[in-house]
Amino acid sequence: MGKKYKESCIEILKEKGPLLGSELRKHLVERRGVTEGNARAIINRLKNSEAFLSTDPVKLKYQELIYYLPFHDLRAKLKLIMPEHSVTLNRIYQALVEEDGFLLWNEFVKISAGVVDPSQSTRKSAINIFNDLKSLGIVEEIIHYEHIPVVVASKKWFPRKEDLSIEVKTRTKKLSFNKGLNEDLLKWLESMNLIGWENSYVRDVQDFNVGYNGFYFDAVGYTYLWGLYRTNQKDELFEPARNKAGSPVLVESILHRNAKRHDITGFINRVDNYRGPLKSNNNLKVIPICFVNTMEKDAYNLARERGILIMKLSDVFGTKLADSLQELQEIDPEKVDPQKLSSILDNVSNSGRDGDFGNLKGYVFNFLVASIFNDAGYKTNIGLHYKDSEGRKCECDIVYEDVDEIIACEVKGYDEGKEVKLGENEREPDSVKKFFERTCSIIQKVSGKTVIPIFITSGTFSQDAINYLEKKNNSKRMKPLLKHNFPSSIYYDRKALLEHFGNKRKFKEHKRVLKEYFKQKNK
DNA sequence: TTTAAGTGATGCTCTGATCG
DNA sequence: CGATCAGAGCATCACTTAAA
Repeated sequence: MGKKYKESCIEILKEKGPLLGSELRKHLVERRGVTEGNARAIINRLKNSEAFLSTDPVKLKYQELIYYLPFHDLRAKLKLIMPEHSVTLNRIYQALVEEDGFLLWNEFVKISAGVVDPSQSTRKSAINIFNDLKSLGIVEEIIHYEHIPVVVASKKWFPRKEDLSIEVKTRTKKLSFNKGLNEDLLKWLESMNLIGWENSYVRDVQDFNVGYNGFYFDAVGYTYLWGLYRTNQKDELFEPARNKAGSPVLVESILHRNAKRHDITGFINRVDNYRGPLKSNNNLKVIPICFVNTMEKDAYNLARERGILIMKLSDVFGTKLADSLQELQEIDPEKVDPQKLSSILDNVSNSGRDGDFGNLKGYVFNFLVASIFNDAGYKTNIGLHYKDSEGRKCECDIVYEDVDEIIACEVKGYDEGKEVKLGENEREPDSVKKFFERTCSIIQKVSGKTVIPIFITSGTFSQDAINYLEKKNNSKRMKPLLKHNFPSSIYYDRKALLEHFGNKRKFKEHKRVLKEYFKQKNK
């Protein structure tokens, strides 16, 4: 009779619970004396005729499916086989549990080690890994918070808190802060000649789908250390600057929290996968570097064992400064304490490394300006990302949002005397035009609210920029939007800031910071 | 880096049951 | 009796992992 194998299989599943393909096959061979190959075909056909359920298209290790009956609960089985049968799934599950049940998309692609740019690699993509997790009921549909995709564990696997938006916001904020730190760390590597000059870059929280050879890395650079580059010129005449191909330096950065084992294994996997498609190695060697603040013992041992260069923030910048950086991350932009800011800057300058911290100073200045807004009664956000319907993206330093209006503030923490340029067009970076014509139009489009643009610098504006700003400031459209106290103008330079501070006691620290840490460079 | 082995999918032939 | 069809058995494919 044709149905005999079907009955046997269902019987086996009833007795043993959900089984992997190999397990079910083994039982069927034992029970019915069929050959292994035949048993495979039998199971496959029964699966297609829907005699029982399977996890298809989700395959676990060895490309195996799990077969089960409608009344079975897959969770126990998945948990049981995870450690040995699906390292990727297991790693992500671990990460989800340890990171409060959610992962930002760029965290997800890091830990899953999935391909973010499928045109560059044929390995399994992050989207596919996500879809597998979804089919297994481990995660839910992707949720977007301020245009950043977030992977959320399903309630069955991880009982979730009511509102994630606040937690997502803090994590996003920390990660964009880290971007600045990463840039400083890369500069430090450059200063030691470990990586090449001007061809390294750091990824933004928004660039979650931009890969290096298809894979996401927090930062990428090239090293031109002797022995780690390839050149076509065999004789001694080659020019050092040209005709050299450097070895890639791939950077993993976990500064916003304790670095854990799944971070390291994810990184190892990405480095492995990246090397996989390289058919000819051309003498290039990958240099894996991991920036951490603190690290679990377990993760540390693994990284050491594998041979990953570990750079602790405190090793590079000293304990005192590393602690200050930690504090800076924890600052609530709605309640900024200027006292704390100046103490952080004190630590920076006492570390003897204040020259290395272009970004850090700028970041502190952002907070300082935020505290001026706080003082005027505004609860602000720092470093918000926007993306309009046309796909244009931008970041805004300080944002206050009301029911019908938004104050968008661009901040440049320049030293005294350094000029903010007007810029030829909206594409010119760090220019007045870019902010007023590009950033503000994106924010207006996204929010649909009236945008009040403010530009603040601790330096000065160039003359043509002042002309441009003055014209805007006096326009009929802008006049009624400005406030009596602050902001009463759409632009503040160093002088205007000091005027605003006046002799008020509450601005004592502000004045000190401005005078001490944003003074003219004596060259 | 290469090789071997394991997985599900697919396509082919053979067998036996059923139907007009 | 022949036609038809589902199931069984086998070989092979593409893909991946683990071992050599």
